[in-house]
Amino acid sequence: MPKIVDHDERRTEIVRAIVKVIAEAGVSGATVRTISREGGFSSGVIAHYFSNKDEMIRFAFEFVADRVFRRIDARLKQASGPERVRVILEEHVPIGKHDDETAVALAFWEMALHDDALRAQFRDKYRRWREYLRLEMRALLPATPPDVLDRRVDLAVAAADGLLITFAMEGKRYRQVDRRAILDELMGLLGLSDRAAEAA
Amino acid sequence: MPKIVDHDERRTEIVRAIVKVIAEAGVSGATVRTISREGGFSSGVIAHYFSNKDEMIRFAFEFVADRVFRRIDARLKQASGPERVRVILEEHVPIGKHDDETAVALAFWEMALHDDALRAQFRDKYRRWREYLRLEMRALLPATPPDVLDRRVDLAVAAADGLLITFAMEGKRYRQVDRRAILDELMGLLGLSDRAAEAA
DNA sequence: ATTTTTGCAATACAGTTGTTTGATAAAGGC
DNA sequence: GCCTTTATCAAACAACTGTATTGCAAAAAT
Repeated sequence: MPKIVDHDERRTEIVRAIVKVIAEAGVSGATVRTISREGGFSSGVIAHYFSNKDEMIRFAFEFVADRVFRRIDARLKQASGPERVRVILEEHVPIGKHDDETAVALAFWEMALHDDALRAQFRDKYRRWREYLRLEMRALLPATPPDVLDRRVDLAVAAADGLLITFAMEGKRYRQVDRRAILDELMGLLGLSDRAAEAA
Repeated sequence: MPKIVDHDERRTEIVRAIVKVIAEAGVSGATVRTISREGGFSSGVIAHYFSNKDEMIRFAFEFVADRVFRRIDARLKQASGPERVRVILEEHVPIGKHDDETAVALAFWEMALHDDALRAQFRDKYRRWREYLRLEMRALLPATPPDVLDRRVDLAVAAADGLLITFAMEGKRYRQVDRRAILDELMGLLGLSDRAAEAA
């Protein structure tokens, strides 16, 4: 398919291969060759659409992170009350769907810790995530002091990240119902359960 | 220093170099050469004390994880009440000390997700961690049903792991007092603060 | 004092890495 | 229909990887 090729489309196609490889073999197994083999194209294609591997990795992380927000935005349109917080958390923590993204998240964290550009990406995404959560939690907890609310937002984010790790490592031990129960417990402790919201 | 050499001692010396390199350059920057240069010895030493790099990495993770428990055990000897839970959480989350271990934790998670032996290590350590927490939390929350307590233990572990990530990525934004305040809030929500314990 | 043993350095080795280059072919524009 | 553009492949490149090998010197053992 030479000439007319949608570059963005092709890039996301490559990203799909990257995600799959990282999910299966980790970041150390994600080489130019394994990725291109997974995608069914030669290694030259990657060189054609990305200036180098770092840019490719950055694009992949950006894409996956944005995809999470796109899912959240879509589901938020028809959600209300505490359910809105649950949507924000559920789309980050793997409960049934998008398991392959957890491997990407772990790789993202490890690499971002040692790469300024990736860390900037991390901060951008997490700032947005916190804004989502603070907005919804403020609506459910109108009487909570701002600083306390901020800490609870931080804890919600931390708990979600931590549960992602737990479920990734001990997937067999935590079935879907268990995962939801833990998320329920979290929301209850944060004062975001239906009953808690009514009481407040 | 040929002949009489304490092998365990020498191995931990190598581990120190590994931790330093991982903390500074990440797992991708931790090669046999960078590690041996950091440690001030030749690459032959590594081959002499470990059968291969995988075993070396495994030993390093094991060592660091055990070091955390050793710190916890030491501090638990002179701690009582909710403070005991705080000790268990504080020695995992970086608050001032042992910052270099956070990079090791992130590397551990990413690698363990794709390596059976490392994942077994992870499960061992986390099982022990959960036992510590469950014991202390049971004492503070005697009336809590077992399944609820289990979920709260899971959430405590998850929150600690997540906060580790938060503080690693946004170290500048979270000062020591902020980190302690968030940990306080967590313990409060879990019903483990001094007041909550008295009320229960 | 001589002989082992062993900790360590240095180097060699084969395989893999990200990247570059040259060739090929397909689809525009004119 | 010709010419330019470009998407793709295949191969080659130098650099780096983990590991194996060789040599040597220092300390026990006898």
